[in-house]
Amino acid sequence: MSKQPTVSDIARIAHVSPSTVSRVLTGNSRVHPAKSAAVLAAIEQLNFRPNLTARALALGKSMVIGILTQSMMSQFYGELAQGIEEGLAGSGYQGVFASGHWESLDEQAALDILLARQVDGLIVLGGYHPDTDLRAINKQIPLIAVGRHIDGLEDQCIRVENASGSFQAVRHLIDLGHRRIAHISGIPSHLDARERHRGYTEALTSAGLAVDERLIVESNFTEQSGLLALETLLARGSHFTAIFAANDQMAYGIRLGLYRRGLRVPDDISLVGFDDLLGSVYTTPPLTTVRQSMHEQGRQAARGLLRLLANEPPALPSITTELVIRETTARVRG
Amino acid sequence: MSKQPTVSDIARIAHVSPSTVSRVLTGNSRVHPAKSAAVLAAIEQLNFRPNLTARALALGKSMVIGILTQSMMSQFYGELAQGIEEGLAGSGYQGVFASGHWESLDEQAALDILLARQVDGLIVLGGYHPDTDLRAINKQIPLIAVGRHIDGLEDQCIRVENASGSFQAVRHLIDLGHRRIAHISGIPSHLDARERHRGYTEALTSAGLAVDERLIVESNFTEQSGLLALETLLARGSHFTAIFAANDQMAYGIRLGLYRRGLRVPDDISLVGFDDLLGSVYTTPPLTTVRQSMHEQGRQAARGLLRLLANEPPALPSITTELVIRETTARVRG
DNA sequence: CAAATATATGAAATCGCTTTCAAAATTACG
DNA sequence: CGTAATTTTGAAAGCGATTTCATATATTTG
Repeated sequence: MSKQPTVSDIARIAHVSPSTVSRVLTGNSRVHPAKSAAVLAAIEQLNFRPNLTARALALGKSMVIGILTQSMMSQFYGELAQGIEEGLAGSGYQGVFASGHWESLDEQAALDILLARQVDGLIVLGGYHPDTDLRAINKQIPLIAVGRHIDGLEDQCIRVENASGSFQAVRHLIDLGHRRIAHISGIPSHLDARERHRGYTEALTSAGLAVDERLIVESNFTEQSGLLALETLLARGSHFTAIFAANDQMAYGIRLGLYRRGLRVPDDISLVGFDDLLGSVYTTPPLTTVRQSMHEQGRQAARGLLRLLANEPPALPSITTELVIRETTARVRG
Repeated sequence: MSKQPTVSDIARIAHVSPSTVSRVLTGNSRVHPAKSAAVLAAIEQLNFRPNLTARALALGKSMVIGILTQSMMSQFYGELAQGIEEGLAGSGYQGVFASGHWESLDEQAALDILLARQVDGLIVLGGYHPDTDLRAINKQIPLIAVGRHIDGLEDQCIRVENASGSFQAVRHLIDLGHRRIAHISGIPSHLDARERHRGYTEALTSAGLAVDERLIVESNFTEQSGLLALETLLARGSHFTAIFAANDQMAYGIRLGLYRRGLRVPDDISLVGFDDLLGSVYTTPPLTTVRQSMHEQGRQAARGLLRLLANEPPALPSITTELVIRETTARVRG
């Protein structure tokens, strides 16, 4: 349990001043090669590692960027996190996660901790935190939002082409001859959910099909809720041959519900999801879905934040969506 | 972009010294109610948040515990992370993740960053980092390992009853009349993989069944590898009626492979996994598997570390495993 | 009510690193 | 070879908290 060596320790060993040690550490200033070598040797010898906490205090920059997430558990956030990490790699910035668990209080607490730790930037993943607060925070430190919209900061929010994605998905079903297409939608307070819903109705109407409210069930993005929504749908007794779910997780739940009822996919019912989570390749059968790369969103969010930190415009690209046709959709039975 | 207020600022406003402000902040010392109130008012007024970086430096404690993980992406690590977070909740400690991506270099870099940030404790999730290093680190800061073994620090490693879990799984298959049971094993350098393999052979031999090496395929814990392993197995041409996979992810891959071949689960082939990931409830059909709660492991790791930090023995419980019978296993066809 | 004990407060040092500022050593140049 | 222009270096002052130590009140007590 011997104390960690400090700059002074290595300064003493290398017969230089702490200032010089710091100079070789940061490389901000020229220092005589001989002394530099001595310092490096001492660092090696004592296995010295500069205390980043102290450096952060001195510099007024922590070199950490805070990531306010809701859950570490879902695949969805996992892919996002991975993307952020990748986007940050090599920048010298480190990401620190704090979760809000979809609870206002926890979210506030998580945000407080992040701010108290003097993060240099913030990435907000979804959540309910009020726009006003986020705008205020943005005055202090740069901020990027993923999976949510913030009034007045639209160019700092990653935009996903949700509507066009679901339009394509539904269009695909229509092309396969489906006419009675159900939609299990997401939480309506969620912008993504509303946009996907819009894409669904637009695809129908543009094909001259009526939108039947009895084929639409509002749900909450979880597998469990997808299964429940299917039950609701079936209980209504309206006929349908395909289901478009607002995300993959709900599609998984729906898939299970159909299996339970003995309804075959895609023979009896076609199913389309949204997100293209990693697991969707391995469902039985593999899920047709709309890809919106979470990984890419994370990466772009990180890059955008890095630009903001360098006083450049965030220049966030719009995330495109793409229909990935796998095996849960088929031509409607004659 | 106005500067953040500091203790001095609120000291000035409250007409007290910085020392007093600090005292009300930490609550370590009595301070006159009136002044305390004034300080609190000033804090409120300026929306002051103490700088945790500065506090960490002064105290020599960062109140953060580092988590060295391999990937943020897989369900497996997600559940673990969630458990750790839960175990840490309310302790005042915050978890910071750094990923090694299953690459020695990255892992070393991640560890360096964590240590440089002066983490007060460390949780190591799997990985390849040499035991010697970890033992050295343990001299400086307390450490707990999950999903790996460290020679000489066995009571700081979470133990899972792998062998007994796979024994139960295979026993279950035997009870259903299966005699030709294949095993897709994990990376043999992985202790868990070896133990699960052992449980498999023990179950067979204890039932008087021979272990046929041609029914065993070594794989690497990913979905992809599971699918490949199944191909290998089928190519060998040995007959089998059930498969025991060393983890759920491989079971997913195997499930897909069977689907592709037109082999029905569980009618033609029974399938058992290991882990009981969240998603295993929603596979088609729901997967019979051995539960080893990752969430619980994370929680216990965090708790153990907290005890270590309080100079108590870690007292890590052994994680029990439990067979969860769902719908991928059935009596062998007569 | 004076003396003694307890309580509340501020000044100053400290944590480990960076950086400004000015002095010292080196190099350039007429 | 002397002086000016450069490059290196160290001393010292922060960064924003906490804490020790000593002083200034407040409370007891005989």
